[in-house]
Amino acid sequence: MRRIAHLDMDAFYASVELLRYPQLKGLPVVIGGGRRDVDEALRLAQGDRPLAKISVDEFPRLKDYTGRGVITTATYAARQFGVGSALGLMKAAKLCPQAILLPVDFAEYRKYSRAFKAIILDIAPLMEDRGVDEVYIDFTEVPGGQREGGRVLARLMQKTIFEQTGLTCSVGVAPNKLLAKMASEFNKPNGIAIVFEDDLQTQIWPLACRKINGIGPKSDAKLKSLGIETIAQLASQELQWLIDHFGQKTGAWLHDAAHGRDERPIVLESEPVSVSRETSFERDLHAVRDKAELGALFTQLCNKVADDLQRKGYVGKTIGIKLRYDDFKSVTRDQTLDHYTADAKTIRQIAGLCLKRVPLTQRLRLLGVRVGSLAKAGSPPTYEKNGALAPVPSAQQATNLIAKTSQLF
DNA sequence: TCTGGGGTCCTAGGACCC
DNA sequence: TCTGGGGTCCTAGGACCC
Repeated sequence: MRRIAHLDMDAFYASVELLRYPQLKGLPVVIGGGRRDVDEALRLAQGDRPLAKISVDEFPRLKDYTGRGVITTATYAARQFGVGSALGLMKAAKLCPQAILLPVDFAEYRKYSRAFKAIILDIAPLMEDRGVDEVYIDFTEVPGGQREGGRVLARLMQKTIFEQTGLTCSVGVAPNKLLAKMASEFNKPNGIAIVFEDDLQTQIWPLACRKINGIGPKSDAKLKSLGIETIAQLASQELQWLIDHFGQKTGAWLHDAAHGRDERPIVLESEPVSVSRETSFERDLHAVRDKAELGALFTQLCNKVADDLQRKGYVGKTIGIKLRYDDFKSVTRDQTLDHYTADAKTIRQIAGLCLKRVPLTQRLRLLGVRVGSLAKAGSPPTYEKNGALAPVPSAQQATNLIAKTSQLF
């Protein structure tokens, strides 16, 4: 019997921060995105003391900051006040002004991410990475993976992860990814939920459609407008009716999902499709009045993307930009080259051309640069029908190759 | 005082080729 | 000369997820 687990770390970033600052345990803490001022305030508060010596009163508080930013994660104590992921910091400050505000530290979270995944791989080899704090695991063939529907193995993973990292997680085990993902939410935090095919009507159907991974705010609103709130109501609709309202593909998927059907395999490895960098400005910028500032930021973004590509060993040939106006409307432009690149200057030049194709009278709040259509750097050069050499492995290798080819003539 | 940053996948129209 | 269908690539936008 196929048994798939979904394992989800509990309040991951916040929990990692609590390991560093145990004095904050039980207090409302929020982690806010990319704010230098918060970073700086915390560094000042710390000085050279051991982290555990900082008194609770010295930490930055939500109420002391104004400006942009959203909450990335909040501790369970903070969630009691109604603050959580994606909420604007200013709105959160109204709900819970005394909450402690910490800056995000991705490097630290990645360390713990690698650690818990290594522990899982040690126990079960078939794992799909779904980001820093989530994985799917195939229990089917793992020794003991079928015992109590997967509960025994899930408990072993929870226990080992907690012993070795101090972090808790929640696990759902079910016949497929769709149901496992829903199940992992049933007993959060530090919970386990086991779902069998026969539990569909009792455990899944009463849930709101929004609980299905893949039904977001838009689809949910559309379903509601059609009078469908629960998964049971969704399941009672005819396939053809769903196709008529949502299209062939989505309609069929909704029908399957409502009946708990999902054949997607566990994906062990995948190649990246694109690499991008973007930034929201501290204040809205104007293309003409703030030209110098904008230009410098633009170049920085291109440099970062080029650096990311080179570090990860990829080249790409579709270069694009994204910008967001002060009214939050976004536009994108991109251009595909006849060769692959990871060169900052090339990216900057093409991205610059993209920028010229977009209206720039309105103020901007965000600028981004993206490189897509990726290939592994150094993969064997292949000739495409237009005769261009692609992928070009690297600037240096390309130069060598051209030199070698010219000698032939 | 609204709304981060990094991704994936899908759709849809047009160009172009066979 | 007209009709046409399929396939792929490019581009823009949007939904969704972590």
